[in-house]
Parts: sequence; structure tokens; C-alpha cells
Amino acid sequence: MLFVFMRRSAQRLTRVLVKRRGLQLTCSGMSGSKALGGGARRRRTRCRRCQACMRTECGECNFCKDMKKFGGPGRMKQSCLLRQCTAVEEEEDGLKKQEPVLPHTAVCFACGEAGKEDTVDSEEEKFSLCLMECTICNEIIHPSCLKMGKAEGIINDEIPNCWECPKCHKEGKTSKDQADGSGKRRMDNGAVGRWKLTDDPPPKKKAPPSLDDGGRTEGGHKRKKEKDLPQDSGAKKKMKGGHEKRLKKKPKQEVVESNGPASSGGGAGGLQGSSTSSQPGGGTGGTASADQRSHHREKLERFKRMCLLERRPDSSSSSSSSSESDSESDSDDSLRGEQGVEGSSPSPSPSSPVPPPPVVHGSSGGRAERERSRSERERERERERRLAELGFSASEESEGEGGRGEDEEREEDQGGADKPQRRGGGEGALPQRGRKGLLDGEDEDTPTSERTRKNSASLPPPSPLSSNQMTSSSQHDSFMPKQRSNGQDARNGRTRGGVGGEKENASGVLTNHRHSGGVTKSSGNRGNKIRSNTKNPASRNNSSLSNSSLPTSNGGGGAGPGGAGLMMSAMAASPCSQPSRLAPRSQMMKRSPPAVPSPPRPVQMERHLVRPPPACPEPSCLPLDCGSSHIMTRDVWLRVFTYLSHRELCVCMRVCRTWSRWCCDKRLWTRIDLSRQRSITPPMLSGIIRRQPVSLNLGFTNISKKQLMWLINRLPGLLELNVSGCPWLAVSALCQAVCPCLKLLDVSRVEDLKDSHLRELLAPPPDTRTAHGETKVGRFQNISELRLAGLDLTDASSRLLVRYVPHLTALDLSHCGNITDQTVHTLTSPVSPLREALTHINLAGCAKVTEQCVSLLRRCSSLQTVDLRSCSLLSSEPDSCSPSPPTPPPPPYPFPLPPLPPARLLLHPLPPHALLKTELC
DNA sequence: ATTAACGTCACC
DNA sequence: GGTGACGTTAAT
Repeated sequence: MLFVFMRRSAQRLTRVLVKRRGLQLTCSGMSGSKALGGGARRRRTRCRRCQACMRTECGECNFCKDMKKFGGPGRMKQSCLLRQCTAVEEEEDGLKKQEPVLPHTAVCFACGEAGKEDTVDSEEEKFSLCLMECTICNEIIHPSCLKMGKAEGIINDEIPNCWECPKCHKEGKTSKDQADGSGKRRMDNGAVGRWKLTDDPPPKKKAPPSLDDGGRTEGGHKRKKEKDLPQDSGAKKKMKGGHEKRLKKKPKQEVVESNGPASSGGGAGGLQGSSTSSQPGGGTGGTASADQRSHHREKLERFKRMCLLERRPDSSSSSSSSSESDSESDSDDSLRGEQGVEGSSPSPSPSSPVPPPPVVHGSSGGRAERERSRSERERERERERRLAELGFSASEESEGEGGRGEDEEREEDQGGADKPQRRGGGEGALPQRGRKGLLDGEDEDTPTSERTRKNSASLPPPSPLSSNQMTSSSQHDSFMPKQRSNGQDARNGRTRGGVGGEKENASGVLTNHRHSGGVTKSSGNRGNKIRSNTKNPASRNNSSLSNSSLPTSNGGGGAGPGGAGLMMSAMAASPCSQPSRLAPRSQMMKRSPPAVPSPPRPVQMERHLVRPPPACPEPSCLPLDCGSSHIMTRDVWLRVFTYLSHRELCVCMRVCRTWSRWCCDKRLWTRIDLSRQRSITPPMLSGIIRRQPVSLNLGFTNISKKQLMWLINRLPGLLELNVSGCPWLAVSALCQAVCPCLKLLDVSRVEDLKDSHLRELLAPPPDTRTAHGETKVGRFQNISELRLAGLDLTDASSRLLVRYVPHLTALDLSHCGNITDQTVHTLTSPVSPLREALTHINLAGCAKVTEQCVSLLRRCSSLQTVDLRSCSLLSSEPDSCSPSPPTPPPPPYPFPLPPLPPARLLLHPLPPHALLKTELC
């Protein structure tokens, strides 16, 4: 849903980023540099390297027009729309994005030094030496400065240098929990951060007038008021503006809050009043309406869940859900603490070791100051505390944790070894549904795994998939009723390990893990992928695997290394080694409060990255229980596999992990055909990515734009793409893609595709255009075959072809009812590069084409075949040329096309001259 | 000190 | 949910 990587308004972008960042952004009101010490999040800044950053302002967008340099008032203060740093910037691995980065001035919380990743080469070291910002506590630190083991951190793949630090992770903190400690940081929209703890209705419109009025009158039009009216606290210093704002705002919200219980505590009294009111028990106040309250609570929950987007798999199911409930009180506490209310929380949250803030008594007058100083003190305290926890005092706790993690991992590996099949099946199995047994199959494969079920239930959908998720569910259901266990929605079939899932992920589903070998307990799958190459994870995983008792079983590790890992979704269906996971799981369960079934979550952005399988270390042989290897090596097996259908391959993938991986060999999946699949499901997408086909047929599917975009950006080696019969809305995703490798594009019968759309599709990306919008190369400049059959194109499109796809050798314009001889003329004009290039052209069913086109086609020197069947205006002498029965009139658009009659005029390879001869005779 | 623009808020 | 506005931050 938020999966947006296209040009969009900067503000929208901002919003999106805010959401993607888990609502962690620094409150504008906070004086960042001052608050940074304790962990306030820094504002990110443009990378200055991506294309967007490098380009100049367009001067035309709203933001440009607003700029003073373009004669605008300069009020909006936004960067040019075309300069949004979030422009997708594919790197060599095709997967990494450029996004706003940490400011250059950012330094390590622990050592005070800047990022040093440039000084080393290996990815591992780079990671250790780069600065990572925790989305929870906001601390920026070198992973290497963490003594407690960086492996436990969860890397946020969406934002550079962003993770959930091991400390927060271990504490089970969530983005929302962070309100503790520094307590100053607001979440996304600060307001939310506030009400979430109090059950209060959101301060805005939603709040019922009765409750809201007080706040409204007080806080309404705040900005203007702030500006126009000197507020009570009067001193609205520039620097403290934000703070002030918050403080001011607080009363407003307090009002709402306090109004609930006693409709007292009008605005200014704010803090004090609220503190007292909240003390008794937070939410109890609202006599107004329990319904309302619950409604808001629900909202709150949703919001919290959103905050947890990036959380590791289990966090949502176990820790997150639990923490959700817990955190409610927790955050309440923290919130109150922030407000200066002490002891309001009967039981301080275990996750927030910060002692409750001191009580603040006193008049509202100096409150701001006090608040600030208090918060600073707390921050300082928190910093010390965290430093201590983080490594500067290797806490026993952390060690214990790490140890356990390793144990678990070991156990896991063991388990994998013991039950390679299940595991393998789990990871690898991708039965292709329907014909090739590819995608859906992945889900279908393994209906059994309980864990899987849970996982999938708790997993947030990868964004591109989400849309189809629901539709696909029916599909899944038809095959295996798993996907939805309890009320929780089956997100996108992706596995997200509750607890067990973690392992699974760690073992491979998530290639993304950056965490060093196996230690990762969190599957960090969702949010954590390693930003860099897969190579590291792979190696890391391998190494970890090698430690396991049966390296080979993991080999493909299903798990691990990139390859199998990719199959996250596939895994959802995979049977997994339950026994092996039960133990760790139970452990985990003990560790965190029981999972509470949570209501369906909002569709969320995809958080995981499905990478292609690692090119390397795949087991070359199949280990046997006796210790020796099976006589048949991988190569031999692969040869055998080449004789199998995709469906059969999927069956084989369930045999064991090694087979699972072998069966995913790209060479076995060069062509994937999902055409006419009722829906494209997340597992399908994952499966496709994993297999990296050369040819992909998505014709007549209901793939969504988001999915297609997601997919296309992850198939750098794709040579042939068929999206015929898909809606233009979806196909338009290609307008944001760059596919230099693509050789064949089939957009036949794409619904609603018109000339303008074709231009959009073929024209080069804006960045490559010259000042005049001219460009030499189109987006699909290297396409040699383009299928435009059945489109509502006019002759105008031919100019696009000549201009943007100069290397076209085969063109299918059949059943384009509006095409006339003019098109043929354009294509074959002396200035058209296609004149020489075209070898095959299909004009069948083009009712407006006349015989004149035949002579025009003679100009094409390389032409080998021309299909002019069903061209009614050419039928003057059909009898002489064709033995076929009378041709029915061209079918209306859109089709179903009737079978074409035998060639009437020209067909099939013939020497051009012969052809024309035949034609003309 | 100045400029660019990030992130948030209020309003529609 | 979208948009304009603006305080504040980061870079120069």
C-alpha cells in the first residue's frame, strides 16, 4: 500500500516515509541536536548521490514554483518533486534503494565517531563500522561498539543505517514502547503518541465534540494561535518552539483526557490536572461512552500495529501482541512519566527500565523549563543506562540472551539436520499451481505446519502482494485451509515466524539477515534484510551452517543463504521441522507473554526483500545418514531434474532441503508461465524472484501494479515479459521500471491501453530526457519483439515505435482496429530504423489496413513474415490467395479472439520478395 | 548567517 | 486522505 516508489508529491512522500519508518521520525518541534543524546531521532537528509539528488529542480512542480528562486513565496519549503531522494535507485544487485541518509554529522552514541564503513571492504566489517540508528531508542551507534552482540539487531532494509538495536530488540521494545525513557519523542504524529496511552479520543476531528470542545477551543488552530497570540507560557522561544508546542499541546490533550473523567482541568491547568486525573487509572475516566473508548482503543491498536510494521515476525504474534497489550500500560506509564505524573502506573513496564520520572509539581508557568530539564536529566540517565546495558557493561542478561540464542540456533540446526525433509519442504516447496506448479503451490505444499500457520497469520503482507492476498486466499483455501488460523488474517502467506518462524527465517527464509551466523533469533524477516549484497549473509549463513551438525542438510539451507531464504512465502506452506522447533519455541513463549490474537492488521508495506538464490555454495552432493554422500552429485541430479515438469520439481523440493535448493536452480525455471492464474499471490511473487526466470508470462492475471512493480524491479535478468490481458492500471507499473535487458514485451489486449499509455510506457524515464524532454533511448530500447495485439491504438503509436524501440524486429499489431496504412507507412519510412530491422510483422485483423500496406511493406528489406489475415480491406482477392473459408469480420475489441482462419494473404516465412510477389499477384 | 528542505500539523 | 504551511534541522 505504501509501496511507493514512484514520483509522488514530496509531502506524500514524507508521509510515506514516516509510516515506513515506523513513525519514528523526529518531532519537528524537538530541537533535534539537543535531544539527540538520549536518542531522539535525527532528521534524515538527502543522499546527494542518487539521480534524484543530483538533478536540478524542475522549476515546474508546485514546490519549485513556491521557491523564491522561482519567484514563489517560499512558504512550502519543500524540495522539487523530481528531486526526491527516495527515487528508487537500483544498484548492481538490483535491490538496494537510495533513501535519505543519516546526516553527515551523526556520530556513534558510544564512541562518538562517525561511520567508518568506507574504510573497510567486507560487508561484514562495513556493517560493523557503519552507524546504525535504532528505530526504537533512536540511538545511533556502531554495531561494533555494541558489546552485546550486534547479531540481535533487526535491520530495517527500507531505510539506510536503520535497525532495531539489539538492546531494544532484546527488551522486546517496540516503536511505541520507546515513549519511555527519553519520553520526549513523539511518534509520527505526536498526537497519536499521546492518546495512545490514555484511551483518549484522538484530539482531532474524530473526537466527539463533547470531549473535544475543551481541547478544541484551547488548541484549535494552534499554529495560528501560537503565532498570533502570545501564549500563557509566553516565552515562545524559537528554539523551544517545538517543545513549547508540545507542552501546550499536552494541556489540550489532557483536557480531553481529563474531561473524560471529570470534565475539569481546563486547558491551562493541563499538566497538573491531567496528572492527577490520569493517576487514578488512565482510561477509566471516560464516562462518556465506553464504546467510544473502545473505538479509540481499537484505533490505538491499529496504530500500534502500524508502528510494529518492521518488527520481526514474532514480535507481532508473541511479543508484539503481548507487548501491545502490555505496552498499553507501559506506554501509559511512560507517557505519564513524560507528563510528569509519577506513580501513575501501578506496574512499571518490564521493558522500560527507566525509573518513573519524578513528580512535577508546580505551576504551569515554569513547566516548560522544568519539563525540559527533567527530560534532559532523564535523557542523560537513560543514556548512561543504555550505555551500560549496551555493552559497556556486558550485561549478564545480554550474555544469557545471546547464549540462549545460540543454543536455540544450534538446536535449530540440529533439528534441521534431523529433519531435513520437513525443513526443506518447508522452505523450498513451491508447487506451482495449476500448470507449472509454481507459486500457489508454494502455499499448497505444506498445509500442515502449525507454525507456518501461525506465522502466516501473523505476518504482515508484503505490500505488493497484499492486494491479492485476500483474493488469493480463496485459492489457498481451496488447496489448503491453512493460511488463516485464528482471526488473524493470513497476511501474505509469508512465513513470519512467531517464535518458531524466527528460526526458520534465520535459517534461510530470510536471507536478509545481516546478523552474523545463525545467532539471529529473530527472524527479522520482515524488516530486516540486509541492505547490502547477499553475499555476506550467505557466507554468514554458510558458516553458521557449517557449524551445525549437518551442513549439507542445510545446504541450500533452505534456509539460509539467500536462496532458500527467499522463499519466505513459499515457506508458509512448507512443512517444517516442528519437533526441532518446538523446544525453542516453547522457550520463546516462556520468554514473552502469550500471544494474544490480534485483530486484522492494516495492510502494510512489504518489509522483506526476496532475493535471488545465492549463486554459490550449494551442496554438491547429498549426504547420507551414514556420513557418506549419495553417489549422485548435484550435477547429475540437475540433469535428471531437467526432465521434470515444474510441478514435479515442486514435489521434489519437498524431499529435503538440498533438493529443495537444487530444484530451484535457475536453469530449471527459465520460463515461468502463470498466465491466466486467477490471482498472483505473494508466494508466487517470491517464488518467481527466487527462480529468476528469463521469461515470465503473467498474461491475463490479476496482478496488481504494486506487485508488478515489485516484481519487475527484482528481475534484472528478465528477457521476456508477457502481461497481456492485464489491466493497464497494473501494466503501468512498467512505466516506472527500467528494463534494459528486456527483449520481448507482450502487452497485447491490455485493458484500456491507449496511445498515450503506450507513450508513457515506451518513453524514457524523465531523468534520461534532455532539457526538451527529448531523448534518444526509450525505456525498452532494446526490445526486439513487441506485441500490441488487440489494443486500441491509432497510427500515432507507430511514431512511438519508431522513436523508442528502434531495434524492433518483430511487431504484433494484430487486431488493432484503428491501425491504418499510415502506421505501415511510418514504420517503413526511410527515416524509420524499423524499416531495416523488422523481420516479422503481424497486422492480422487490422480492418483498416488496405492493400497499399503491401507495397509499403516492400520497403522493409529484412522482412520475413507478414500476417495479414482477416484484414477485410485486403480481401479483394481472397479466393485466389487462400483456400480458407470466408473470414469473419474482425472481432470487436476487447477480444476473445476467434481462431484465425488460415492465412489469406501472406503467411509464414517466405523470402520477402516471394512474399510480396504472392501478395501482389 | 544563510539556504534547503525535513517532518509535522491543521485544515479541507 | 490530500494539501498548504511552518518550525526546525542540516548543510554550506
